[in-house]
This record gives sequence, C-alpha cells and structure tokens, in this order.
Amino acid sequence: MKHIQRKSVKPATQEPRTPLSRERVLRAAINLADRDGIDSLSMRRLGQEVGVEAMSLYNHFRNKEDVLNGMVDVVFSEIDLPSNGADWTTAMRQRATSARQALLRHPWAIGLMESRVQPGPATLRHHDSVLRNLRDAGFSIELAAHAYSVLDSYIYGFTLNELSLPFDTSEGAAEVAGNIFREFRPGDYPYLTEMATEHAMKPGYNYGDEFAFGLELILEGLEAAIKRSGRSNG
Amino acid sequence: MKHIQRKSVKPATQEPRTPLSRERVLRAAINLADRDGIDSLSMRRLGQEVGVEAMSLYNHFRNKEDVLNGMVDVVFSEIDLPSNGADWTTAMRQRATSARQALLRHPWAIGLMESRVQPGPATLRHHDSVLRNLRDAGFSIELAAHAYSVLDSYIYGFTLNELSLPFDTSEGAAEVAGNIFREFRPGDYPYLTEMATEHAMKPGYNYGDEFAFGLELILEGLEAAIKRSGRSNG
DNA sequence: ATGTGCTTGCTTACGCTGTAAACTTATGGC
DNA sequence: GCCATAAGTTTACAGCGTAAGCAAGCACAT
Repeated sequence: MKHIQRKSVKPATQEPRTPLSRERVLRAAINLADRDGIDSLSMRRLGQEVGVEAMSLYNHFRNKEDVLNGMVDVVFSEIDLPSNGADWTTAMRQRATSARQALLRHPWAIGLMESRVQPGPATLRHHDSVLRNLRDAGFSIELAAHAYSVLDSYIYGFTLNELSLPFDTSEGAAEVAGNIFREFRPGDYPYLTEMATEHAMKPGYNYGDEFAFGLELILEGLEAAIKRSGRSNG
Repeated sequence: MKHIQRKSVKPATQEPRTPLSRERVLRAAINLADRDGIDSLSMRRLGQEVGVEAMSLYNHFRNKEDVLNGMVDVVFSEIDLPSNGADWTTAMRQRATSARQALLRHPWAIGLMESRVQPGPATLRHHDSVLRNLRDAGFSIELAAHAYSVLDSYIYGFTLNELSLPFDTSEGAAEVAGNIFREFRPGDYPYLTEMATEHAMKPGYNYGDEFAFGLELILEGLEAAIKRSGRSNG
C-alpha cells in the first residue's frame, strides 16, 4: 500500500490541468463577477471555478483584497491607450469611449475602485499614457492635471450613473417610473414627472446617448482653455 | 413564581430608552459607517449600537438592503436644494459644492449608490428641485437632461476620484508616490513621475482644489449651450 | 538512492455574517 | 378579563475570510 490517494482518484485520462496562476484566477474571478455579480465572488466559489480549494488561492494572492486589486487592474488593461499620432481631442474621445465600455462590461469595477488603494501596473501605464498625450499636445502640467481630472471624473461619474440609474432605455424608464410614482401622489414631483413622461419614456430614448453631449462640452472647454493658455504664453 | 425575567433585570432607574425607529437606526448606521467604515456595519453591530439585538432591526427594515437604501436617502437629504431665487449657475454651484461635501462626509455613500435601485423620497425631492431650477432658468427638457447628466456625472466622478486617489494633499502624494515608484524602475512612468514630482507633491497642493476648474468649465459650456438654444428659438 | 527544502494544494477550525423561525413580553381595544 | 398586534429575544443554519498545520511532488545536493 504505497500511495494512498486521499480523494477522488481521477482516471488517468484527465487533462493535465494547467497549474494555477494569478492570471488564470483573475480571469475566472472576472468572469464570475460579470456573470453572477460581485457579491457572489467568494474565495470558495472562486476556487471551485478554477478547480481548486479556496485555501489554495492564498498561494497566489495575499488575501481577497489582493484578488480584487488584480481584477481592477485587468479592467484598466482593457481600456485602449490613447493613440499617439492623432489629434488630442480624438485620442481623448477614443479613450473615454473605451473606458466607458470597459466599465460597463464589468459593472462591479467602479464600486471596487473606490476602496482600492494600490494601483497596478496597467493602471499606471494607462495614466502615464494619457498624460503623455496631453503634454505632447501642448498642455502645461497644471492644465494637463485639470484636463485629466475633469475628463476622468466625467467618465467615471457618467458610467456610475448609467449603471445605477435603472432606466437605461425608454421601456426601462417607464417601468421604473411606474414603480416609483405608484408610491407617491401624482403631483409630488412635477418636474421629475415631466422629465420622465416627456423625455425618458419616449421611444428610442437611451441614457447612454447623453455621454457624447457632456464629453464634447468638456473637450470644447478644454480646447478653449489651451488656446487661452497658448495666447498668454506667446 | 409568576414572572421569571429571563435576563439582566435592570434597575428601575434606567432611562426610558426611546423606542426603536427607522430614523434612529439610520442615524446610528450612518455614524457607525462614518466612524468605522461601511464594512464594519453588520446587523449585529448596528443592533448593539442602538441597544437592541440584531433581529429586532427586522421589525423596522425588510433586510440589510433596506437599511442601506435608507442611509443613501439620508445622505441625499443632507444636500442643499438649489435656492430658487438666484441665478441658475449660482444655484448649481451651491448644489455641487453641497453634494460633494455630503459625499465626502460619508465616504461609503458613492459605493452604495451604484447598487441601490429604489430611490427614496429625499432623493426624488432633490432631483425634482434641481430640474425645476433648470427649467425655470429657461432650459428645454432636452437641455435640462443634458445639463443634469453632465453636472451630476462630474460631481460623483470627481468625488469618487477624490476618495479613491489617496493623494489628497502634497504630503499624501509624496508618500503614495514613494510607495508606488519603489516597486518600478525610475523611468517606467515618466509623465506620471513628472506630474507627481512637479505638481502633486509641491507644497500646498490639494486635489480637492481641482473641483472648481471642472465645475466652471461645465457651467460655462452649459451657458453657451443655453444661449445657442435661445438664439435658435427666438 | 537518499535526504532536504520549497512550492502547491488540502483539511480543519474559528469567529464572523444575514436572516428564517419560533418564542416571550408589552400594549391597547373591547 | 381577553385577545390581537407589535416589538424584541433566542436559537439555528448556511456561508464567509482566513490562520494553522499537514501532505505530496519537485529540484537539487550529497
């Protein structure tokens, strides 16, 4: 009786089972969170997903926090870096669109960012790349900081609203509005009612379409600011 | 042996102990979350805080979700409604400032908003009031929707960044930058390094000061938009 | 060959979580 | 007095993150 295998002696034909790795675990974690929501991401569940006991994950991650940090960094890696050849407004528009899409693809990401504190390499690379683009386009350090702040704030904030406001589309709006106004007297929120009935519930309405308005407004504002700064410098 | 009291017969001189109520529980929950972080808000801990067993809370709240929804609505109730007499830009500036302060006062609020789905009365009142202000200032429904979207997105996004970026002040920035760049080669992120050393780490730097730049940029953009719309209508 | 140490994974265990179910007790109307 | 309702307690259950300890496989020195 030489080797007693402790459990589930699998047939010899089993696939070789690629060894666990940070990357593979993170991919599984992201899939799980996308599919079932971030709340159902537990270490036990995640272990199950990659075919391993929960505690084995701790050979590759310091703790769950470490897993979450890694997930956020993967999301950042999915955002296109601004292409360097183009006009800075084009580059920023592309980046904004790409960032919004990544955040919508992984709805848990924004919620995690708030509590994350140690940015990963993809995050840093992203920030560096955006800053390079702005600086190369002639932004001063101060103006680049301003621009980055207002653009990023808008992207995150808009996507946060988009994810939390449940009325993405006109049909969704109608349903939600129904739920809300059923609880209150009809005249309680007249302006909200007006907005809902005469705008958000109109067929074809899609809150996501608002993104472009604010983005263009901000880009125009920045364009004006950089022109002003160029004039005062030269 | 008529009445056997099961536990801790308190002296008759105990204070009358105001009866539990949604409002009192929510106040305690907010204090607890502000003090010890949202993660340490458990039903048991919350019960303890108001002097009651955890399960007693379920007489006033359907479940924990219900508690969290209530907390978010209280935060909204702390945001000043835009005063109706003033110029709309002034009103929006005040509201933005007040909202940012409320969200900073309760750093857990933004994280909760993402997953909340049923807005409370204070939230609805707030939205209604902002819309009224914009409509009264001559915004069309469409433009009011645009304006609300871009302003709110900016406020939430900026505050989210402010809470998550750990470098609020120049000293904080120096410390964090040290932690980050220790792990990488010095030339890995040149533009980020430039921004950190020549801007964020300069004494007197405070990320919160960026708020005004973006807010004014957006207000100016909206002012231009409403002037354009007025011209095309008249 | 045999030992040694390292890496990877498994098992067990602890104190926590949200909340369902059943209970005791206090209050107010008849 | 009696009974319904509400408010609070007790107990219990399944699931959580993770500390501690153990087992197995591998690389490599002897």
